[in-house]
Amino acid sequence: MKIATWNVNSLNVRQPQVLEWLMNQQPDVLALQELKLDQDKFPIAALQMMGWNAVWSGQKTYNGVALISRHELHDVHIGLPEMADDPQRRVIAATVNGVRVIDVYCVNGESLDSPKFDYKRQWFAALTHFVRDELTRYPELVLLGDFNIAPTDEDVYDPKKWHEQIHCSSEERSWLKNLLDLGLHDSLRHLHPTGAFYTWWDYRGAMFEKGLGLRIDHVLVSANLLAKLQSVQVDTDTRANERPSDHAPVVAVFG
Amino acid sequence: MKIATWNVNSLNVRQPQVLEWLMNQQPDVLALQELKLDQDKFPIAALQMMGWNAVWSGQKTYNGVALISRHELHDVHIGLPEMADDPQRRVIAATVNGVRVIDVYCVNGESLDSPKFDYKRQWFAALTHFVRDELTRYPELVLLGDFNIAPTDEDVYDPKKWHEQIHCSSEERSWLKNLLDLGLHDSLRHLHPTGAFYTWWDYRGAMFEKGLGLRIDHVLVSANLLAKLQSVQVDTDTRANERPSDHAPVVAVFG
DNA sequence: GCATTTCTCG
DNA sequence: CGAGAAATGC
Repeated sequence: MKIATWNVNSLNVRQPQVLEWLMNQQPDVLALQELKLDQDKFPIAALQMMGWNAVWSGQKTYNGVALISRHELHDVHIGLPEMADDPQRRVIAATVNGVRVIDVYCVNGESLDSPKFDYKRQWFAALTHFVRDELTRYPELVLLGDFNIAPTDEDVYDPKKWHEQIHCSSEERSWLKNLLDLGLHDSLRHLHPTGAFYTWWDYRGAMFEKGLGLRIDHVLVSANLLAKLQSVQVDTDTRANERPSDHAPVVAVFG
Repeated sequence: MKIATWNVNSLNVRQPQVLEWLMNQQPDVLALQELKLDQDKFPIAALQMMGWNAVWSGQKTYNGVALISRHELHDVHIGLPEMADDPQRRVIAATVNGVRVIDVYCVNGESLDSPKFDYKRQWFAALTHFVRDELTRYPELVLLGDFNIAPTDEDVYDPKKWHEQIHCSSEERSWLKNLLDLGLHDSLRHLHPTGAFYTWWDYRGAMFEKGLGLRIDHVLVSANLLAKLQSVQVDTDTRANERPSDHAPVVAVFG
């Protein structure tokens, strides 16, 4: 089973790249973030024509998440129960081949002193409670997406510059640890305990060309699935596309 | 001698089309309007690389005019003497092979009751005085560009709809007549006394596809040049380009 | 830097 | 409708 996550930063712009990527990669599940399109603008026809199923939660301009699969998507759940009246579309979950897949576009937070950081704090608490609940029902579970948190300084191109900055603060890292403490594992670090595996590079300043990024997109898996984990890769090839997303896909394969 | 005028509605966007058009048409002079780029943003390097000379008066966002030629451009004059402190770049004149070429992007005016219509009135008076003065020195003179005036109802796709509207009012037509009364002649009507020869079609409502336009771009010539006039054409082929200007070039050939 | 919206202009 | 500016978000 191949499961991938990709923050596409506008599915309108990246649609051809996503279709081509699906053709080439043939994942069992692709989780997308930052669709930036309204619910009724999702290109479901083009996907179905190519034999893909999809569920999505769209929003105009901002956010938006989707799960795309060759298989059936069961028990679809949208949003966080504790943030029922939050208009931001950041969470979609579904069961594929018995595996619970939770796709998240976590709050960015802007900076530690921003009101958006408080929202990020609340949002991660609500996510943790939701995932804890899901784990009681689904032993095989994947929580994946854009977390907007770099777990350790090894996931940051310049840890001094980013010290206690957004994405890298100890408080944010504690939120990520809370998720792992539910019984989840960072699949990439399980197979690659050291080394740089960035998934995001700022468009500004040709950061990708310079190899300067952050690892903020993750595939977290329950112990049950960890046992079957075969490989995890960051597909930096997508950055060679003409109008690339600022994020690269992370692809995990399970036996 | 082949002399043409083309309102390009952003030279940034239309630059490749203009270069291709120059290659194919090989005019002696091409007069451009609505460059919509700042003085230091004019693509002089690309033009020189292809063997063209140019003089221009650029302005950010609005207006902007240029003269492009294979030949030398002498005695360049920018602006209207009576509107010396007008920041709008609408007039550039130069002498090519002994012919005085005055390129104008005349004021639109918006509507008869707009303050911009008063500006149009003043501006045409200042233009008339300038051209009168130029004619005293240059017997062979071409005044060409986007006049934003349709000379007669035959130059309008729906004269009833446009009756006494902007571009078509009797007052504006009197301003155009004032210019002709200086000793200029409407080259297109000289060779084609009747018939529709539109040069502009509103982007809105697929007006070009419906054949509904106005003739507001003109090539006016002194008697001396009229004697040598061989042909005048509107090059509607440019409208088949991918991102066309809303104006088509008008091309006049002199023997 | 890239994507998006809203605004102004023609 | 198509162009540019300015503002916002990441």
